[in-house]
Amino acid sequence: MSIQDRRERERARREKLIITAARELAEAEGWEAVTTRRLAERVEYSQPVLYSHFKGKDAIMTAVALEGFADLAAELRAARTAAPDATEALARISAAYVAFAERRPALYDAMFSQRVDLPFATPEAPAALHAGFDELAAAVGPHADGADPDLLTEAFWAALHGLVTLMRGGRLPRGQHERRLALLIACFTRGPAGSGHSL
Amino acid sequence: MSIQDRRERERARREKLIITAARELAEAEGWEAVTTRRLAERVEYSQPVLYSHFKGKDAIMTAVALEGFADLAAELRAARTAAPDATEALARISAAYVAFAERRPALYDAMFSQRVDLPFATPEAPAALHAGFDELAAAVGPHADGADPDLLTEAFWAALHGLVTLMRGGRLPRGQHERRLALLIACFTRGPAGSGHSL
DNA sequence: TTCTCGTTACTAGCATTGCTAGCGAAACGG
DNA sequence: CCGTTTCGCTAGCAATGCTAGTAACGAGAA
Repeated sequence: MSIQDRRERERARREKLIITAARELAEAEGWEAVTTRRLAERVEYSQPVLYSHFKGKDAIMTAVALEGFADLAAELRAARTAAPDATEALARISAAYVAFAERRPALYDAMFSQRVDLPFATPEAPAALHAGFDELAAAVGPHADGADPDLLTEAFWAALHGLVTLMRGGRLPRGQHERRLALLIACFTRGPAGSGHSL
Repeated sequence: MSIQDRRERERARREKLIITAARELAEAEGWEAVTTRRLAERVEYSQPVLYSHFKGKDAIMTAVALEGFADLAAELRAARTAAPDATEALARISAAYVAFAERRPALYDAMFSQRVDLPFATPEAPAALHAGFDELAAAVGPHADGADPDLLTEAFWAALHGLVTLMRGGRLPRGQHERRLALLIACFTRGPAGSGHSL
């Protein structure tokens, strides 16, 4: 069985190579530059090899997105756990989220702006997805103040996502970003139901 | 000059026809089904005619998006002006925004999820864009409570946008949408700086 | 009326895309 | 050492956005 094992190992290695190459190419020149031919050339295999690993180009992007969710979760965790208190935690995790999206726009696109068939809001969702959500939830939860923490996390996540995508598309002026983000956080840090904390 | 006039009129009419056909085709089958060939067939002209009106496919999508912004502004206005008070106005305009995006996903994509070269956050932005923003601002402003109203409007718009796009992409469970939206509004209706209104 | 000329829309084609069929070689099992 | 099976490649398909070159139409002059 050792031969089969080696083959599977090599195969897995090659699959990883494809995913990495796709991500790097996308981050360097955008997804529209990621064609199956260029990708194949980059991994030094022929085009059809890609299709023995992935069903199609979309599947490759999905795989890249999955890696991205893991990265994002890790960065969010680092930002959150480095904060001294709950208020600072929300501020830092928000900044980390925005920074991730700004620093790796192509990756963020694969994760969020792509019609990708991953189970998201279900228990079957990949672990990296849950990890990312849990990080946000851990930062948002302390400010829930009676409201449903998960629901509030979803709303906050959506707000961050909207901020990032609109800014990236030029729909929001970049200059005011810091103030806008602070304002958004201020809206959430007092909880949705009245007895507010102070700023 | 009347002949030239007629020609220009016919030309404008045809341009409108192209835009409408593109929108309808996109709304019926999605943008990936909108190819220049199918579009040309639909307007009963040959392919190159499209390029005598628009620089390329992207320009056609931009034109569709512009129409969309006008539509959205109108619907937002209707929702806002029908509300009895400021709190209700924000609730209704939010619902209208979400409803628009849900009812016309392809149009919404052209407006927001496309790399389109329109000036957005500048005075040169098309009137329809300003109109839409102004509607939101008129609904959000009364709840600013000391904060910069434009900035708060931008943040709220971003939140709505994030909610809509994440839900559409399956990233947020659809079942909780109403509660999530209400929660988001609750976060904004007390203004970002303390002396909160009641729910 | 007839000729000329500019406009206009079409036919045909290019390069590139994602994807697949079919072959040839290499490697494994006996 | 041979038969079989796996595997990756060459070549090609249909469809894409876009463009070059051409034929036809209509307006104005002779």
